[in-house]
Amino acid sequence: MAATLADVAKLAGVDLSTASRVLAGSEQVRVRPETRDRIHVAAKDLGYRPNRVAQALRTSKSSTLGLALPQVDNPVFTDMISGVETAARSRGYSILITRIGGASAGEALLQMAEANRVDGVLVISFDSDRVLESALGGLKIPVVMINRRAVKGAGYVVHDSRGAAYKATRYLIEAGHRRIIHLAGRLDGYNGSERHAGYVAAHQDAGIELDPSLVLEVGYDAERAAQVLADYLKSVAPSQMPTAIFSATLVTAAGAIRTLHGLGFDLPRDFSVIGLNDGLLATLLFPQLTTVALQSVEMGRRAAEMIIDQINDDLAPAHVTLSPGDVVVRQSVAPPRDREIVLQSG
Amino acid sequence: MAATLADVAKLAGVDLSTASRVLAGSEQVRVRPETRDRIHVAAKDLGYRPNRVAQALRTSKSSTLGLALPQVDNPVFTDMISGVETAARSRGYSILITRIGGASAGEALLQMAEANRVDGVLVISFDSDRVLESALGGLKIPVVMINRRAVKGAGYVVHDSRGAAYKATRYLIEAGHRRIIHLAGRLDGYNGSERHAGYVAAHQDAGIELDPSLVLEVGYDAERAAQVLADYLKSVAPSQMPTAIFSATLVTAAGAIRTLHGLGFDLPRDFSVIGLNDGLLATLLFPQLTTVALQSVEMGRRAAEMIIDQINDDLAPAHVTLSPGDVVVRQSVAPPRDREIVLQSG
DNA sequence: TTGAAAGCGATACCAC
DNA sequence: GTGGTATCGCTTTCAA
Repeated sequence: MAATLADVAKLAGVDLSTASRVLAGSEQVRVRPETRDRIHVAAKDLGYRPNRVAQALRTSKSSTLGLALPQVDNPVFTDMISGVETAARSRGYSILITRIGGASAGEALLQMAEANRVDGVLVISFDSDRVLESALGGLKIPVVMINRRAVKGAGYVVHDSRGAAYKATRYLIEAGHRRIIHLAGRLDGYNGSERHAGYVAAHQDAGIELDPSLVLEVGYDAERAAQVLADYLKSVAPSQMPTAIFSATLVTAAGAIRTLHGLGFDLPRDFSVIGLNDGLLATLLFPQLTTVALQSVEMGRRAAEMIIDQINDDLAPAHVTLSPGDVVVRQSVAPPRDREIVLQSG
Repeated sequence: MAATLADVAKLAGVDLSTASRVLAGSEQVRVRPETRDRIHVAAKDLGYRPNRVAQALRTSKSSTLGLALPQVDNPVFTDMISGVETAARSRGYSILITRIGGASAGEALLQMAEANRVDGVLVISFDSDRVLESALGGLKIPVVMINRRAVKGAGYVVHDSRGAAYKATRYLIEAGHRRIIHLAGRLDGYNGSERHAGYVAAHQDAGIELDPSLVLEVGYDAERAAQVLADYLKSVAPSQMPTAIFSATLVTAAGAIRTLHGLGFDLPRDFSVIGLNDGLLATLLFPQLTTVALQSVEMGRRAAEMIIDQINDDLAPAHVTLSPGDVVVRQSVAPPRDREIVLQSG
């Protein structure tokens, strides 16, 4: 049905191989100008489009990137996906997407990677994941991790999570808060542990003693964060009641705000909340969320470019750390209500 | 590097064609059991995986679906994507994703479809889109539209938008509201016009006179909805102040709530809001949003299955309308504040 | 500067 | 039941 290279060659009165050179090759190939023209005209007339499948078979290059991620309904992930999509397309690559849920992660990856369908694999995930690690270890094509440190040899792009967390925490401290809950991700992963470290460092630099019981490991899920926070607040003694929350992610901050409303707190008068990562969601919360912006779209872009460089130019895998943006000031942070406590500690 | 069919055949001591039959074919192919075993063992030993690219070239079937959509950061779209992914995977299909932004929509689609890369194209979009229509018209592979009516001949899966809108509007009316704003999508598209029709029908059935100035066409974007609503509320005469909003989508409802907070309204006491489509976001808003649930994940599933049926079994394109779910009652709807008005009209 | 021909890795038709 | 072989559409080396 569709015109093939042979059709073009025939119409142009040249050999198939000549047509291939002209159409695929750069402007550099030495061909008589009139021949070149005839071929281009023929191609245009027939509406010729190279069969990418045949090209891929012949060259072992599919110009396709695999994108593996655990879920597509997290606003931070969608930012990264946008970045990947943009960069990939501008360099002529397509994206084959696959969800890597728990146990089936390995098989899904192998399906993509071992069957010559993709030239490289980008992996977005929260923190560590053993299943994934072993599956990735066996691949013979480039792998770049997005938002987490890499398994041996793979490239990665991460946020300066510690720096971002430091900024966020310090912002609360400067607003006068002294008892600050940290809704942490997974403390055994890169982001979770680094963000916790930033939270700790900000306290230390301010000379504030840390209360380990203020760190709640809630993962990366709004529901779970909401639940764990609710349990904590119901159990804490009134005299020990914190005045602020630093949430490691956007969705857990959203979950926290929901819980605070549910318990009758008036925000931000009774409780201040700051999150990490900016986005539309932050403006839809009430009060609108003050956050430290992170370069999530850029993260996707950089990862895609890195892997394409590895594929095409055989560059070594790189390790990029993106610096945090500024604090985006909205309405979720206010000075603590009880001024006396503030003055005592400060 | 990777084992090919030829390797397997050699190891098993059979011809390549025999190995192909056994490995690819069903259990039905007539082969001596011991031969079959030898081949399977050899394949396992070598870690053989069929080269999907070669298969695609030979059979003109890539077992890949194209998924084209305007944006990936809308929670409703991500639900649909999830459904598509699940159904596709369970039937052995992969997903090539591409963003169709405005003018480049056509070329992106052709890239995917005309180069034999995908066996069919699923298109998610809000409402009509001329660029898209013409591009789709020329494709020689099946097309299924998700969330909107189809161009000629293509299948589609849509919500019963009118029924859903009717439910939502009636819920507000039953709560006592008489002046209800409708934040509409695009009134020239399927969803926009049908939802508007449901809003109108609910009023008529309740014997309430319609005020056309209450219909605000805001599209599908939170920012725009927030802005248009703000402009409207600032301009409306106090005596004409509506008491409730029926928003055609989840994100525009979220934008509306933000605006209402910004103008100092106390929700839901001063203003009730109901949306269409349920999801995590609805629970993160304050007050938590009352909505009519729509089957968005199911929509993706059905569309994927439909197109796979078209591809494999040559079934005719179907047209599916998904019925709305129930009203998910949360906290964003209350009786109107001014009882006198209610009693006058009711 | 252009043509001929060998594959890439699989499928499927046709013999035996 | 099993083997031989043409073929999918393209790239690329080697000759001419």
